[in-house]
Amino acid sequence: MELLTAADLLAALGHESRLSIFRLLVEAGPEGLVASAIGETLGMAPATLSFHLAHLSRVGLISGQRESRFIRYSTNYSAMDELIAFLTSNCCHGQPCLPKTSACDTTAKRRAGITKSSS
Amino acid sequence: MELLTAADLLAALGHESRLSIFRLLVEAGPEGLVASAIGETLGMAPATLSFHLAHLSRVGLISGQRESRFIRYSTNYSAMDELIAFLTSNCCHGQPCLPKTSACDTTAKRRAGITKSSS
DNA sequence: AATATATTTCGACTATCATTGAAATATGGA
DNA sequence: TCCATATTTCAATGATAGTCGAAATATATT
Repeated sequence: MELLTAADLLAALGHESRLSIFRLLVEAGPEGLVASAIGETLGMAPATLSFHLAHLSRVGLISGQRESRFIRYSTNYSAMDELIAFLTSNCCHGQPCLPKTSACDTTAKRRAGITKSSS
Repeated sequence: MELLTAADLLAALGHESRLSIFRLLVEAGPEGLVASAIGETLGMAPATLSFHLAHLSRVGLISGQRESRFIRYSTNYSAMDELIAFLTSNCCHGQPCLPKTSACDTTAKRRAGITKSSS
C-alpha cells in the first residue's frame, strides 16, 4: 500500500465522527446499516452524515448501495485489512518491537513464518 | 483505548509528512534519529518539521530527548501497538472478516481461539 | 563573551475541513 | 400525478490545520 493511500485512510479514520461511523458499521457486520439508522444512532444531521459517509466511501473504507429508498452502507474489510497490514509492517519490520504485548501478535506470527516485507 | 484517543492517533498519522516521519523513525529503530537528520532526509523546513514532531509527540506516538545540541526522536512502540490492537479489534471483532488475505491473520488466529457469539 | 549550530516558538498567511439549513434528486406509494 | 421519505448536493460560514520566515531559546566551542 502506498504511503499516500495509507495516509488518506488514516486521515479518514482520524475523525471522531467517521471513526464512530466506521465502528458502527464494523459492529453491524456484512449486512451493514442504512444511512438513516447510522444518523439516528449517532445523532448526526443528515448533511453532516452524508459528508462523512462520502469521505469514507471515497477512500474505500466503506461502500453503499441503494436499497429502494435507502442506501445501505457496509465496511470494506479489505481496505481495513490492507491498512492494518501496512501499519503492522511498519510496526516491527522483522525485528522485535513489542513481544510482551499480545496485541501485536500479528508481527510475532509474521516474524516466525512469512517474510513479506514491502516498504 | 478510548475512541477519542484512537481518533487522535489516527489523525496524527493521517498526514503524509507525519506518516513519513513516523515510518522513518520506525525504520531507524529504538535509537531513533535527531531532528535535523529527519529534516534532511525528508526535505522539510525546520519549523514545519518541528510542528509535526510536536504533533506526533503530543499524541504519544514518538518522544524526543535532548542530546547535547540535538534532540533525538524515537517511536513509542507501545502507542503504536495499542493503536494496532484497537484497529484489529475493530476490524474483525472476533468474527471472520477476511480469511482469504494473509495480512489480517490476526483475525484467523483470534477466530481459531475465541468464539464470540454473533451480534 | 562571542559565535555557531540545533531546535522551537511566534506570527501571519493560505488552504482545507466540518457543520448545517435549504434545495435538489431518487424512490415508493396512494 | 402528487406526496412522503431517504439521501445527497449546494452554499455559506466558522474553525482548524499546514507552511515557513524570522526571532527566540538551548547548547557547545573557542
